[in-house]
Amino acid sequence: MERHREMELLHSGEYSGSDPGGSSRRDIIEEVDFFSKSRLRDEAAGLQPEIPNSSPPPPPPPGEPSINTGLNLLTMNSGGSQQHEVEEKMKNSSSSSSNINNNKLLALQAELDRLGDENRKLRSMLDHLMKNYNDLQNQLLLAMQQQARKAAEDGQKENKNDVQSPAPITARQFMDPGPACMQDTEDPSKSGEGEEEQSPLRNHPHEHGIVSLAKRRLPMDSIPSEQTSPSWGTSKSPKQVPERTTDQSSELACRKARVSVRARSDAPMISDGCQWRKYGQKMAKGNPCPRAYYRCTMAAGCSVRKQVQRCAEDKTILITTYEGNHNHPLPPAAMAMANTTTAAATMLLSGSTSSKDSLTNPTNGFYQPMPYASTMATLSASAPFPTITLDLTQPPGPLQIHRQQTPATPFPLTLPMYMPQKVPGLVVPPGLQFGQQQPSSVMDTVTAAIASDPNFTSALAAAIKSIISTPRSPNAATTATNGPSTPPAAAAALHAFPGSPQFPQSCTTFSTNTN
DNA sequence: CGTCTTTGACCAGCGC
DNA sequence: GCGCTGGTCAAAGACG
Repeated sequence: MERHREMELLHSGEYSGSDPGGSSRRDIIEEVDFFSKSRLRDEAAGLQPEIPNSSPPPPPPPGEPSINTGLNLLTMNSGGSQQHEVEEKMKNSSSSSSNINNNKLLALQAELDRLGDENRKLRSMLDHLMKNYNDLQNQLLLAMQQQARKAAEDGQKENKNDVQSPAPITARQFMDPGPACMQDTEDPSKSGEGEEEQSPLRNHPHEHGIVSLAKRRLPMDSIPSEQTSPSWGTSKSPKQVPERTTDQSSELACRKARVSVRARSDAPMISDGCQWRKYGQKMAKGNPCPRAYYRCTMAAGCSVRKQVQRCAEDKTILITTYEGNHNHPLPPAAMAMANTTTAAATMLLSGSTSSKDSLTNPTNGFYQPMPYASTMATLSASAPFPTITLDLTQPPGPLQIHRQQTPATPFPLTLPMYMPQKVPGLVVPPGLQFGQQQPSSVMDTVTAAIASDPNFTSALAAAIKSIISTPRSPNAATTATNGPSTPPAAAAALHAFPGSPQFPQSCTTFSTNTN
């Protein structure tokens, strides 16, 4: 597909090349308004070299870009003291300068004031949007809880045997990720097939593989997408189980998140430890290689499906896209890939809700905490199909966050990463270079890869800023989300960073937690 | 004979 | 409204 072609172009250009997508990293930073003050300060320092460097943050060395990609820079912008400091600096310097320089400084100061006011307005607007979003989310949550409680009471009256009434499960969709959603997803089929009533999953939620995280986006976008999304299982499901209502919507939400894994392999598909049955093959537009559709057959009614397609530009790259949730325990071989996709999906989606504790809170009965989740996920959490791409085709290096323009996946997130060789069930291409460390799991690998990368925070900040600052750009990736979906996306992106634009706090928290 | 794959048809969403 | 595209179904064939 075209997205894959773009991805390939991005990868081939090593992201810092001359291609429009690759060169956007620094440009994005420069065009963001939040940094304008520091830039102006640096410019002022350049005009007035006699100004003593008395400010706590040292200026960049000559020749260095004036952009501080470190996250401390953003913190400086969050307060008004810096502006005052700069103004005083300018005033002091202006007294000892010529009139020409004085005029320049005055102009700069005026511009600085204007930008400061603009930033304050934008910040207040963002805060307002965040507040509204939180309120709406809370209201929806409350409504769903009430509805679930009511339905649970009705269900107990009507059917006492049905201990797992769908109502509380539906409520749980909004409360915590993973098991509840998986149970929801399979409930319709269970009711239809009359089996797995005593599924061990309910007792062993940690054994789930690819977990449902998209449901956390349900309050935001599930309702409209329920009619518009061409997602798997939408068109045919009503025929199979016509009585699907809330469960169906939850399944849609669960399936929204897609985790794409790029790996070099000559095999028809990578061995991820699960059993798959091919149920279709199509020729996708823009790719001479057919796209194969697989369904998990390890358990009846398992909703996990995957698409396997070779990259159009590099036939050695196999692109496997996972979607859905396993409703059965996974073998260790499958757990490796499942954990990887889980981590990726968590990063992708967890930030779309304010209750990031639900991810890391052990009381939710879910998998291990993911400290980085709430900072990474929102980057690509955008309707209709948030997609995160785990790139296993590149050796470990500076972590890059790619935004590509594609209608299907407005904000795909590409994380070049490396896999430990001892990951069971994963076909490791011979040429793939691994890092020196050998974490105990793929999950740890992902975490370590992100945490150990010094450029991650800057890349993260750049990506967030690009998301925030480019909704009006016709060429931006947000083009696909123009309209109703853009505000939630922006809100989701900001939501992971309370008190935005104070991004560095969250990012710093991320870095420390993952170490 | 059962299971799996193949492949054409069907359906829904979306853009023009 | 129509055509394109993605996703799925199901009959037919292949295979062990």
